[in-house]
Amino acid sequence: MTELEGRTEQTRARLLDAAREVFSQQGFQGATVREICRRAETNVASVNYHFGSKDGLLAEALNFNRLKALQLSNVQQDDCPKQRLRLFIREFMLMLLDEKNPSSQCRIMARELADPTPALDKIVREAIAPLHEFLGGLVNEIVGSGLSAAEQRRCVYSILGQTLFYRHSHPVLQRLNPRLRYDHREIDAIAEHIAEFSLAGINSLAKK
Amino acid sequence: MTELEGRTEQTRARLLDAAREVFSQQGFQGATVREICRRAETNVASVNYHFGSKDGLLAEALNFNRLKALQLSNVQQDDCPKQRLRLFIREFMLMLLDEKNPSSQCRIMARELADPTPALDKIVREAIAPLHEFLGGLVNEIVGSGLSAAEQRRCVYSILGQTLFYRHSHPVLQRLNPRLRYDHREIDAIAEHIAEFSLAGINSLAKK
Amino acid sequence: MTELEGRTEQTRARLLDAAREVFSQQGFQGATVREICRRAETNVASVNYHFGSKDGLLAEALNFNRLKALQLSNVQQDDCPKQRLRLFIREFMLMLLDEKNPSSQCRIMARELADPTPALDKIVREAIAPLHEFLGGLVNEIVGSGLSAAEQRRCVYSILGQTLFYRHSHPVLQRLNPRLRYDHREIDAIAEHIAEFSLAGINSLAKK
Amino acid sequence: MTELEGRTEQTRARLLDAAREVFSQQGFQGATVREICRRAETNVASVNYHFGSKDGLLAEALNFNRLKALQLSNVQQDDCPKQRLRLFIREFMLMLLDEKNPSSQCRIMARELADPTPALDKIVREAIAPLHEFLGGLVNEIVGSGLSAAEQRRCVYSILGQTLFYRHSHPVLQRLNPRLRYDHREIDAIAEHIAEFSLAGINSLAKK
DNA sequence: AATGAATGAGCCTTCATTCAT
DNA sequence: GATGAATGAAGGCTCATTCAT
Repeated sequence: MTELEGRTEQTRARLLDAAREVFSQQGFQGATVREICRRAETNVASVNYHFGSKDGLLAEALNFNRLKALQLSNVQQDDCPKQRLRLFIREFMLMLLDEKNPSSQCRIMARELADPTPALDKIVREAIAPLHEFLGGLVNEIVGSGLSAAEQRRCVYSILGQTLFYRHSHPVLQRLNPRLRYDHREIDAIAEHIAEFSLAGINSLAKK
Repeated sequence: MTELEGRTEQTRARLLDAAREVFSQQGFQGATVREICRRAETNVASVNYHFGSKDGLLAEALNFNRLKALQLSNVQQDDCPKQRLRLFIREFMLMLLDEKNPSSQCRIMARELADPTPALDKIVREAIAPLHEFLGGLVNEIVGSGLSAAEQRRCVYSILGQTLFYRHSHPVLQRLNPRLRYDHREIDAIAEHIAEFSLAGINSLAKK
Repeated sequence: MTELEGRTEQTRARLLDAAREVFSQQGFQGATVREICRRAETNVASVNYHFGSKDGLLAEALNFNRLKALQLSNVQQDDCPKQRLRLFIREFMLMLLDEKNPSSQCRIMARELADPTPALDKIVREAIAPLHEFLGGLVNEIVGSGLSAAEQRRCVYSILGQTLFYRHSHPVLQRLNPRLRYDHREIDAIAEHIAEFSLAGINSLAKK
Repeated sequence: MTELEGRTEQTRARLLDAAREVFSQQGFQGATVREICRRAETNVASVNYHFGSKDGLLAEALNFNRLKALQLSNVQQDDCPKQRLRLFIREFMLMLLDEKNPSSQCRIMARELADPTPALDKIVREAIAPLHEFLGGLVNEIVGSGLSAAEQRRCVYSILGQTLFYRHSHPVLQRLNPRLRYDHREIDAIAEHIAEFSLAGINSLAKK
């Protein structure tokens, strides 16, 4: 029993891993069920067997636990909001860029933004909206009530835009600078930059 | 003869227009040759006849004149570099977001970043690399020599990231805020925000 | 043991019931093993386990007891052959049309005629040939020896053709006359018509 | 031009012929696009190219011209209604049974009755309903106003049931009587039988 | 003995491309 | 030079069947 379940679980897991890999590399349209199954070392019918359809596979491949955990642990931190923003940006960049990191949901998410599928509604509802709210709260903590709702929202967009740029534009940046590697040192430096840049931007707007 | 050439030219032009439209809406993979030809009111074989392949059509559909003109006119401006950055960001956002604007190259570009095709090399070489250089120069003018090459580059990324976010994440922002419309007032407000935010960020990093 | 055997028997029986239901509704090709197993509340493998294949299930699902009983009881009747023909047609129409009637073998049979499967040989041998013989005998009883073998056979065909028409053409008749319902009154009227019509036909041919 | 059109027309015609053949043999579900294309000696994509889909092919494969012509010419006949019924039945049986006759629409139709597809509505509307009306009229001419609407309808059913039986039950009859061949003599004999049988039946019911 | 998991052949359809004029 | 017709590779998906327990 447990062994059977174990085998199924393994196949499902291999499919999900392969799917995350292929979806994040090729996008939803570009990915083929056959390629995913090839990488998962299973047959073409297994996607439909386990997930009903390619759409269903995408929906399950998305799993925002790590993103949620990141926000939760950040809220529980004792540090001042500025420091928490720094920490958040660093962790978020690690999720986006660390190539050794198997959780590629954020990369799929990033792909989805450019190519909406039926799964986008779920992504927005379950992951992106809470993320925006979380960052909005953090910005508010930093500036008090010095910003209009629209300005606060735009500050969130500025922060996210900076972070996502490194993922979206990765193919471009690689071509502009072939030696580019996202090791931990580089990621730290990027996160540090974005945090400084953003805190200055937020404060500047709050003073006005 | 000239009439025939004229007809050929017209067909090419109609195909390029249709291709820009469809590519920017559906992405390269999502676009079909049939749909492009339907909109161009020509036969399905004409894409291959005129451009060799779908890839070839994409390569020719990209045309960076407006982007180049924008940079050129900006350089010729008398204003101070900060003011020129403000102007540039505003014009760039208009290119990215204005739906009345028929020049959709930037939108294709934005799509391409997330979905590299053989055309990406050309895009990077002819459009993105010069753009990065232009912005790097502008940042340098603003801060003097107070930034390392890496920091200067990251400032450029921060500016571009903020601007591109509104395009990449449009499907998401629409869902988060269904009433969102990119009219000229909204675009101006966004551009103003990004400029303020970025100048504060740049200055803050330069002082360190 | 007996309990296990009982469970096996129950599963077989549930499968056969479900198979008759689905085969008669969807035809052999249209029916899926999964749907049959779903209705029988068992696993998808059980059809092959118990019956070897989908074909095997069909072969076993066919059960002509009721048809045989009908003929047997008819022969044992005291009535005159004309009356027995009337009775037979009425009972046969009930088998074919009565929707409350769970014995759907005749409906499967009717489907099979248009779509021969490996099971058809069995159907012909065990059910149809005896039925034709039975009706041939009845016709002979009615007309004495006034008909050639070929004519007698064609009379049987005329009778069966009229009865089967209501089943075969049901989808058509429903469209031509949407209010059509095969309740007992309607079935009686149909049977009465076919009997009258056929007796007149038989007699007319016998006189010639 | 004409030659191109000719080639297209030839391919379409070959596809339609093959489709009629396969549909009438295997039914709509059982028929595969691949088999149809194989017989038409064209590629698998051509069905969708020429007819949009398998459904579209079926819709076009059905062509009731011959059936309509049959009714029209019958109406224009000078003979008495009884004689016209005889003629009609004979012509109709030729359509149904003559194996040298390439117009197998009626055979597809017969298949459809047992296995309704989206095309059945069209079939009923364009072919079957007019046929029933035509026969209803003929019955009325024969009996005057001596039959209720329901009885008249049932007489039509009795006639059609007898004729269609030879088609529907062909696989069965072949097994019961392996030497059976539908040559013109046999078809004539069958038609003669059905006509006699039916006229007797109609008259008998009218007298009551 | 019985079952859930897994399979691969085959389905219809779509597509960029090539062919034949 | 330009086009409608035709193509075959590949797409997602369904299905009866077999595997492994």
